[in-house]
Amino acid sequence: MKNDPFRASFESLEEFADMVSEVLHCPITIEDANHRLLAYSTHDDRTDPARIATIIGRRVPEKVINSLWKEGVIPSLLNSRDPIRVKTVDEIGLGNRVAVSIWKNDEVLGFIWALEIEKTLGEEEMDCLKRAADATKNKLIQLQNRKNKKEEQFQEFFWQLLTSHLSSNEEIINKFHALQISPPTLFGIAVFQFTKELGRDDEKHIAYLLKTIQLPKILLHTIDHQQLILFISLDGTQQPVNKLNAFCELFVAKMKERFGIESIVQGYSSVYCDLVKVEKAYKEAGTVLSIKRKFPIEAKDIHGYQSLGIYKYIDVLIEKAGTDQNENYSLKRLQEYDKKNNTDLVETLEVFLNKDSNVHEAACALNVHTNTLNYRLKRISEIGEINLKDPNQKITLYLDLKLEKFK
Amino acid sequence: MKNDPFRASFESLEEFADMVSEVLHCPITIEDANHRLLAYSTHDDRTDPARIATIIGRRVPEKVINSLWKEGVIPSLLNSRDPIRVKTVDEIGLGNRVAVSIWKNDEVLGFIWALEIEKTLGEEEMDCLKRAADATKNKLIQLQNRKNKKEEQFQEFFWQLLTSHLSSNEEIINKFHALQISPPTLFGIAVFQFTKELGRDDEKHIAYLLKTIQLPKILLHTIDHQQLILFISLDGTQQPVNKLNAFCELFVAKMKERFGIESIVQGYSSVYCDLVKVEKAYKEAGTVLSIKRKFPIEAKDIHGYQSLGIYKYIDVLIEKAGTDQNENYSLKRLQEYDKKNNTDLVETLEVFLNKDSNVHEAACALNVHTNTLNYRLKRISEIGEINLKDPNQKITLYLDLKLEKFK
DNA sequence: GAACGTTTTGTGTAAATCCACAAATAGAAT
DNA sequence: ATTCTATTTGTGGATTTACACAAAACGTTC
Repeated sequence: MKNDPFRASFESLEEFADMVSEVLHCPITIEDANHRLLAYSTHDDRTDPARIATIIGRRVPEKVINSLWKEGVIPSLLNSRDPIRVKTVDEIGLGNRVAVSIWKNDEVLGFIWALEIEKTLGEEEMDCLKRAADATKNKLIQLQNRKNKKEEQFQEFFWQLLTSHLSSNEEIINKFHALQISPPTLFGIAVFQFTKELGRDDEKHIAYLLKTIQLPKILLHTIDHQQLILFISLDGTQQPVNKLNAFCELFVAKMKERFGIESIVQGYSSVYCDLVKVEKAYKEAGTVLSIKRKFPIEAKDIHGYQSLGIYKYIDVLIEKAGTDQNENYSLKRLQEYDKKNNTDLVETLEVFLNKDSNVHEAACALNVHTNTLNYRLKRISEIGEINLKDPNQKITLYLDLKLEKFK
Repeated sequence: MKNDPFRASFESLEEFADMVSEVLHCPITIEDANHRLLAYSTHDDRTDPARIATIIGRRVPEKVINSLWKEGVIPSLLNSRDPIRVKTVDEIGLGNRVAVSIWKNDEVLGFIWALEIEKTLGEEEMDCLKRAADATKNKLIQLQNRKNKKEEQFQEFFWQLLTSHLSSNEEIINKFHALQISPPTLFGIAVFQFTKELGRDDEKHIAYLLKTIQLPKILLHTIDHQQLILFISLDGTQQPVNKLNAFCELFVAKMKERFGIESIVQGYSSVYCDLVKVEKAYKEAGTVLSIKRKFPIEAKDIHGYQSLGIYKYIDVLIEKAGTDQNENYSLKRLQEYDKKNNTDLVETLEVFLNKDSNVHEAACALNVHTNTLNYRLKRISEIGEINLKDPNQKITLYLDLKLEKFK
């Protein structure tokens, strides 16, 4: 075995990257397990767009990560200690390169990338890269320790926010600065409910995903039994609520796609500026989850506290309806008619209302001709003595229909 | 003065009617103050459709009464003790005739009608008719006294119903029969709130109107301070609620038109079969009135408990919204935008929702082009992050808009 | 099986909606 | 005054609605 150039100690990861670059005659990039840039070689100025974007953004761009997952590159790196060759993917500006993962026992700490510009690495050089990966291990462990300590501080701070332990806005902002996070001017809290207690592996998966999804920015996150709680900055977003919603759906989709974790129930709060309202926001997300538990079908596609809509009021409505015990006359009449004549007027009405009074859509949903639906609606308004152009009446019917389901 | 044939005493009003008929050589009809048939001559079989209908129905048909009011005939009869000539009104089958009112002091007790078929009454015969009217006075006073006693029994029974003094359905039905009213299988309670304490004159006006409006049937009525309370039978009506509503509006319109009594606030209950529920119905009508007091503009056109719609729930909603103190994010954003840019997005949204999402109507109401409204709606959904096709979101906005008005 | 009422589907038309695009207007910032 | 942006209004065209009327299908009753 020839002399190993990486045995020598080195001051910084940058220095080490340059050294590897010189030995292999190609640009080198070192990332942590979450694809954040740790170091890159500078002596060689040949590069490709993906690498430039990585260096500029201090992280691998999300679309590049997505592509590498789809191509199976990252799964392979997570499974094998040997270098892997990645072929050019033009759409994302990724040139030919070789990658190797950095291991500590059974855990991947990071990756080394070597760009194959103008030359291709031979077997010996691949082996050399593998040894380089081994040599960075200790350095990465140190980094991780430092990060873990910081992570603990984050955790503590987040729980202080969630329990309103910090009462003044100023105090909170100072703490943010102390942790070197710029405090958001607009934020939301999201909670994801898993089907089982979250273990160390899940935590890593989650952390990985949160780090690689680049927008919106997850400033803080923590895990509480079966729940993942996120503190999300929405600064600079045009439509914060929509953004938040899109993120939550994306997160759930990726968890399933990448790690096969299913049945995650999601809920997120209103959007706030006032940092004192973190606890309120946290409770709102909890409310969403609890309503989803009660009304799994109806609230299936509702994730945000904003969009809870009438369900926000449903408990008091149920209570009120219970004490007054007044049935809706129109519904009663329709139900009687349905029973007597074997028709589906009540169901028709409900679908029609669910579809926002759109005859076309409702007819499709019911698998009937639009004229049929129109005929039924005419009958409904006759029998139930309903004016289907009066929003107040329609809303009442909508509410009473929903209420009836949960009696 | 020549000998007065009406001085002689007579057994019954029928006998008297025949006598007058023979003297004047024309058919005679005698009515009470509420246009109920008291007697009619039978010796002369010439007649007209209006008279036939009156005799068949034991009362003057409603449309004939309406016509006589419009023509000013009834007002004149109520003002003057002299006979009045009425010209043919073909549409309602009314031939030429002469009428005179029957007086006791300053009060009209009834009317005598003489049909002018093939002949016209001369001055002397007109005078004769006037004397005939005077001669019926005592007979009518007796009738009235008997009726007053019955009226008192009705009053007592009605209040027993209103206060749930009678607890079993059977007991109530027996009482109905005892008072010679056939118990309704479907009924409602209506309450009319006047602006002042109701005096004897008002009572008479009301009684008159109730007796002359023929459908639906007012089985019982009573007056309580500023309120008129009605027990209305809805038997045999296809659309009881709509019928009830139409009646209430008609009553208020007629009170204004005929007696100049304005600002009546109306409220009516749900429709019930169970006679034990009269008190509940009475309370419902009261609830409508109290909500109209709180929301005079919004609930202006709502009279029925059924159609209260969301206002039925508004108190608990206000309470809930108060304790939670969560503003609607979308509305907040829109309000901010309105303030900043001097626009009317919130108002636009409200009108749009009030008009049941009908672009055309809403645009008219706002006095803008439909395209303008469409543009605004697009902006509204962008700025408020609202999906205007989601009924749940729209309902929430509607509710929150209404709630905001009463904070 | 004939007669009946109710429901469903098809046809046609005037009106309304949705959309994109262009022009005119108004207000604010520079 | 000019530029810029947001708003309002106009035009046109494909789609959808509302409504009326006719024909077909279905279930019930006799």
